[in-house]
Amino acid sequence: MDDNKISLATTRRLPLYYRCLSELNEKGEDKVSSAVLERLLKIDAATVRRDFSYFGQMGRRGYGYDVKILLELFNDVLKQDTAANVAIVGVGNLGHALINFKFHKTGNARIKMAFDVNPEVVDTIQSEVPVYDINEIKQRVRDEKIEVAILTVPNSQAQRVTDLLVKAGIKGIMNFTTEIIDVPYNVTIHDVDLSLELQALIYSMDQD
Amino acid sequence: MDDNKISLATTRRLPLYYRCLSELNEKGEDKVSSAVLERLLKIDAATVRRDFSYFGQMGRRGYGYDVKILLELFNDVLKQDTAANVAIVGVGNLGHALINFKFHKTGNARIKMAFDVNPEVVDTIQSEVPVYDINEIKQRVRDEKIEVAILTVPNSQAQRVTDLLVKAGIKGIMNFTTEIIDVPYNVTIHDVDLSLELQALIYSMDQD
DNA sequence: TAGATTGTTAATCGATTAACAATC
DNA sequence: TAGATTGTTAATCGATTAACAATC
Repeated sequence: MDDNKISLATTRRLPLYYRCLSELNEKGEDKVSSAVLERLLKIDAATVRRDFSYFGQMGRRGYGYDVKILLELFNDVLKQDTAANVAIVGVGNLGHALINFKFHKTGNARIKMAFDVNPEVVDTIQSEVPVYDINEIKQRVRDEKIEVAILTVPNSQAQRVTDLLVKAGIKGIMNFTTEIIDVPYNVTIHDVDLSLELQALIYSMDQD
Repeated sequence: MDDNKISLATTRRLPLYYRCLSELNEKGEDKVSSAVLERLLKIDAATVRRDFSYFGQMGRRGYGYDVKILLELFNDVLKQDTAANVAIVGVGNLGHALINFKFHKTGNARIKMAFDVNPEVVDTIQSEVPVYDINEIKQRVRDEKIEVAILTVPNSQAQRVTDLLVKAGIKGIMNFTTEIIDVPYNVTIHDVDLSLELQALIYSMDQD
């Protein structure tokens, strides 16, 4: 039971729980019920209880859950390992915006550096993040133990740059291009296709 | 059968098919099989066939699908209505990046205007997109028939600005904040939580 | 004790995919 | 005709949720 695989859907909700519990804790709330979390997070109370129960019996019947205990749990689960080191590859509009994005606020990620080909940004520091020439990927990634890359290069460069990243030892790529990129089995790709998301929204609006 | 509701998962794949078929068409390909699409898009061939079959019998047994016919179909399905008019609300780093994002390239969306409170950007034009004061939302949204808003304001402003948008008659909101915002039943929310996506990637990397 | 809420089972829903008859 | 590939059924998988006994 303890070793039961936690479902993908559940793991995606963990940061939401963590965020919400942090806020409750700051407001001085000691306890919270699955019914309240349903209202706050728009996640069915049964789903909340089921999710929590993956980690053991975290609550008390007739009372609810202790905010601090849950917070500690999720803190452990989510930050288990030291924060992941992340590099942004491609400092265009989107890349630049993501450099400024406060990923560390919720997550266990830290933007350590960025790469680009444009001599105007190479060897500058953007919002405390150093920008290096893309030729230095291999060396820098190894030296600073970067594990994750955020790929915000033009589509046409996506696969080529990905190959460089893989060779440098990157283990996960958040792909903002719309290319479908190939990687070895031991590298994880997570596609974030903003056009697709907008399209999906518009489509579901028309659906009524 | 014709009126069979198309599943959410399928509708989210439609833009991917459309994109891929466009590329095949440009390369001069006349036909394509579900097996080839599986390879190109990493979507199971059976899923591809099932998806296409929602629109009738689009293929020819023993041959495959005619690229041009499919392209026409998806063009119709996806752009059925005239392109949706979109406003970006909050011209910070991310908002600015999204102004420059080529949403029209795949989709049927057009960024028509942006809103902000900062006097430094209000009444300027950013990459051909006019930026207005947030007080003008109601009037501008109505006059220009804006239906969709991309919300890139600070978290603390998310609900307040959403209320303004709803009052102005917006029907869909792509929410880049991490707030869980409330809207009436007839307004569609689509959350895009970049921290969450990165977190999910890191989590799934550790999973081996 | 009475009331409240968990933890968990079982039903249900939605999506994927294997398999294969139909047929170009 | 023989070979290829669709269209569709049925099996399977994964996730949600209703329901309720357990119990604080």
